[in-house]
Amino acid sequence: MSKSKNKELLELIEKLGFDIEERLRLSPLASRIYALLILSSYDGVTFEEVKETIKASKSSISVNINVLIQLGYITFITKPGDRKRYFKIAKYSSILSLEIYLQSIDNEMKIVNRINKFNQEYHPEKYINEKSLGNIFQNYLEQKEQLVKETILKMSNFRKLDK
Amino acid sequence: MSKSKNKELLELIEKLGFDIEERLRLSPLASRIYALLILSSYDGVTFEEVKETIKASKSSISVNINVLIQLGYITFITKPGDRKRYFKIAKYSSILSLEIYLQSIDNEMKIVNRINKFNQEYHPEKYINEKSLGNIFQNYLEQKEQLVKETILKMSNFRKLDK
DNA sequence: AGATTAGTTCGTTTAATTACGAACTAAGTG
DNA sequence: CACTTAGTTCGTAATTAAACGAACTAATCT
Repeated sequence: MSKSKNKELLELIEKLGFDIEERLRLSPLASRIYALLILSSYDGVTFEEVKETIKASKSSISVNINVLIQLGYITFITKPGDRKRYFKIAKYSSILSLEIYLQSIDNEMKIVNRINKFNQEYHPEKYINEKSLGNIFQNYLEQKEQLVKETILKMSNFRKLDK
Repeated sequence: MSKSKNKELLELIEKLGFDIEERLRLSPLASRIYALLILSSYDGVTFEEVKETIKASKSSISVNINVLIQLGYITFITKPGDRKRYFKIAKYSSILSLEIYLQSIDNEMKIVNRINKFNQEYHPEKYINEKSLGNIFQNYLEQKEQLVKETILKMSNFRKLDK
């Protein structure tokens, strides 16, 4: 691996890893591993290569790779006559992330509804004053939900073609 | 405060608090305080009331209220001849949250661009295969950015009228 | 001025995550 | 059948975040 590629790779793993940590609530190590696989080829990356690049202990790598597999973010392939596993991002990983996001939007919509009901009942003055603002926000959530649903659909359709 | 109101309030503080914790990355206590103020009247809530409702120590309440003030999520009013402060959500708190969210979308777009450049250069096969999927995602981010920007604008316009 | 109220500051404790290392298993190799 | 390879398991250590309590300040009240 060229020196400049490696430097760029490590820097991107930090940046992207942190982002994944925040967005998907994975441990720092799991996030870095996931980031590495996003930045790696289709051929997959071996356990040893992950360990070398991320510079963490065998046990931590093992645990975190298995978490990522369990959650469906990554998979691995094996090659005949080769005991190693070659890790790579799961085919549907981007759809998976969006589906999780969709759930969180639905959850937020439910909570916002309960807040509105509560304030309507117990703080009617506030509720009236905030009504328009609340409507704007509710509208925003609905449009966002719609956008995410459409994107999931588009991605699923694309995946079907790709075989 | 009626028994059923209080029960509902406490339950909503838990639910909403957890949501705020995740979305705004505030400490559990700060999130609960913020949740309480979202569910309280315009008149504001005293330090003591916060303490009673949230059931945490004076010092923790103090620290976390000040964090929320610093970040701009809450403010307080004072009443003549009354040393107490009455805490309430800041007028622009919902816009503020959206602005922070907008920044995180912009950040994600930058990272996605760098990932694409990296994979294009070092894993061309993967890049070509993922291109359409990448376009769908990039499109999604752009639309989401647009939606958030519009919502901020709508809210700001509404706020101007309200005086 | 002494006492009370409202809130702050700071050093410590608690609790939870995260990662580690050493010992282990299971499969393949010479 | 001993040996290496690939990865796992489990008890432990390190780090970090979060909350606490006691002592303090600054304003007001009597």
